[in-house]
Amino acid sequence: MANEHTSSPAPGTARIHVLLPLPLAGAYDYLPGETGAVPGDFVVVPLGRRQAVGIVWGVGSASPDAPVAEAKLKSVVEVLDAPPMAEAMRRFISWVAAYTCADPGSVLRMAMSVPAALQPPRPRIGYHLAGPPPERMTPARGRVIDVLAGGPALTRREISEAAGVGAGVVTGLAGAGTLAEVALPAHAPPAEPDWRRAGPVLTAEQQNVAERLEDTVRRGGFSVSLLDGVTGAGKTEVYFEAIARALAKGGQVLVLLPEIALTAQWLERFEARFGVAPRTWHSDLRQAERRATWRHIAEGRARVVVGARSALFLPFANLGLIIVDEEHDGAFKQDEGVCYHARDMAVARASLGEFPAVLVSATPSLESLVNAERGRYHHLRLPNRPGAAELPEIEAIDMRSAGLPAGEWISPLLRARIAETLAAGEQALLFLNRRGYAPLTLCKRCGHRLECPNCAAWLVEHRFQDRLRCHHCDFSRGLPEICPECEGEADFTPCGPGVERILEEAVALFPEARTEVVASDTVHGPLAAQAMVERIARGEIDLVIGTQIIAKGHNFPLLTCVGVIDGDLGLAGGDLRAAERTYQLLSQISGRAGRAERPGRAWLQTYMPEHPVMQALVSGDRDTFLEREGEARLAQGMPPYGRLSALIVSGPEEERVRTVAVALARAAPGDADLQVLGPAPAPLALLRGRFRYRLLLKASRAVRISEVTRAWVARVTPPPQVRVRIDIDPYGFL
DNA sequence: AGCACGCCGACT
DNA sequence: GTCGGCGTGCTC
Repeated sequence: MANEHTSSPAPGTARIHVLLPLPLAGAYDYLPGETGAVPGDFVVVPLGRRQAVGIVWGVGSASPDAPVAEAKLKSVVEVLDAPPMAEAMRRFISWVAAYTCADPGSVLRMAMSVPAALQPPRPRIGYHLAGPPPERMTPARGRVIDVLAGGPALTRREISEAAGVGAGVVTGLAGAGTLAEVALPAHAPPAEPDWRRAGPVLTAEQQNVAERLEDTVRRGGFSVSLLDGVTGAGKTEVYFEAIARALAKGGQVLVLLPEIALTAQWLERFEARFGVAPRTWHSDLRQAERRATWRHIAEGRARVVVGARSALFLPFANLGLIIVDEEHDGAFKQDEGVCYHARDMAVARASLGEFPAVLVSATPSLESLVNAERGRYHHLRLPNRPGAAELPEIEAIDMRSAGLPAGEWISPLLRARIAETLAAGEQALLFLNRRGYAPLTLCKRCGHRLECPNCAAWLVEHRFQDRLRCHHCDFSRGLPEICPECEGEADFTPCGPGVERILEEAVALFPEARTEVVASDTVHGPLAAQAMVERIARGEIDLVIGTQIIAKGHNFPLLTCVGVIDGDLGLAGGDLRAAERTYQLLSQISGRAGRAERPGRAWLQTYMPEHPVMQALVSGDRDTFLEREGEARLAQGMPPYGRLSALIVSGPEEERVRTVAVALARAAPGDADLQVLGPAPAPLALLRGRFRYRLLLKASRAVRISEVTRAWVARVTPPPQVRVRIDIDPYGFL
């Protein structure tokens, strides 16, 4: 082991500090030894009795005021053969850690999520035909031989996929001498998007906005633009011009999307514009792909990356532009582990890297609009759809007078509109943001509600799978034979609708229509999602019943009627952004209607048609609605005019958790411009077997909320098993 | 995150 | 008498 001599350092070598992807308070000091390691290098260092990979974070001690004793220092084992992490990226990681009150190592871990990418690449092994057919011939073996006949050598996976056989068949044929192994060349570097290709013809309005975006890229330096344009205004094509400009300058581009799963149409548009597909980054990537992409990004060879929020922590060598599409979307907020909002962190990343960021939405967040109003962001508007396409007309259906019997959810009015749509050979979409058959199942004898044993949540019946599932942990069970409460024989009744139940009702109403549910649990993976989107676009489905997964960025030319089953769903509960989010979601889902030449209509079933959200949707007067929403926030000192941080105290014993929460409340900072709310049981008072209490700190914008919150939490030492999590700028109520 | 150390229950 | 459960603490 290299350990022997590296742990006895040569005297006089200046120390460096290395950040490890571990939840430690800071970087550790090491001696560079003979390695010549410099800041940014990926290095292997001894740590206890093992070794770990980290990044040289700087020269000198990590804590110059109280440096760790010279005698404790160990030496760097080796510098890995990987591109060093760019300085802007290192500064970003430190900044995110400070802002989110997370350990820097935990943030670094997000940037080092692919350890295999730092190892030398494994040789790729291919197989080609090299001998006579095997003595024992089988149909599977025959298909493998057909696949390879006359073609180039392929990997085992490629062969097994193409031939529809298991990998073992390939190995077997190699053992029989029919196939032989050959070394394949390493993956070719990704093809470069061609920014010189002519873009689509833009309208004057689009052209004007595109030029302003291109200008910010051409000038360089930090700036934020808010691209605020109605659904179908061509925002994507416009920001593609900014991407082209950034590519021309030689930089890399990151496009963040809230859900990567259903973006096949986005990828097609990109390919149509730039000739090749961009690199994608999301949770469904295969290990080898993940590794290659990470490496190409670090080497600066992947020029455009489109990904979910985690892509923000990829180690770009030379990032020159970030686009955050659907910037208002709540999916950009991560509230587990390191809590961060990818949109806000993207702006910070652009600032540290001194390049432009572009935030894109048809329904921008109040945060971004206020920043635009204050002149911090360029506000670029696309208020019109080009050509003949009209924005859908939205009408409210007053459910108080719909007279629906219990157990039915589609009003006669909506039913008639769907019938007309289907009769005209067009498509309809019924939207309900609730998976499963029914959100609540109760015992008819005793009224007992079937609940998750680990969470304070009802079990949701999923009739397609014949199971009850918890939507907050991975618990699931079959329908019980006897009631767990009264022990009477099973007599359960579903309460309330989910998409599966709406499907049942729709099939009864429109038996001729081809009807399908599109939800995250009925569409498995990006490929299935793409196939589903294509089937809808081709008109192979007449009536789509979907959750919010269907709301994002798709163009369904035949879809002319959108029905919202329960427009009020998101408004329940005391969430700060309930109205804003409901507006955004319903506006987005309504925008699915009528994107081609056919005019679209959206129908909102609601029990409160007078609610400002419904009024705003029906009148199309977004600005007045947001103005009022802003006034209310201002009056309460809430974001974006004030600042929030949340503490979530959790542990397996409720009493201990409560005690810590109370202690935190007592230790709360007492400044005049701060206000502590709580503690109160969190909205999900029990999650995955842990009891949860919540405290909220409200402060004026001038307060350095991260520092104040960190100091506050440090005043209380929780007993074992109790954890205090900090969420700066909390969003939902988790 | 690992990987030790350490202090209490069921086995050879 | 030991093997092993995972609680607690440390890693430059």
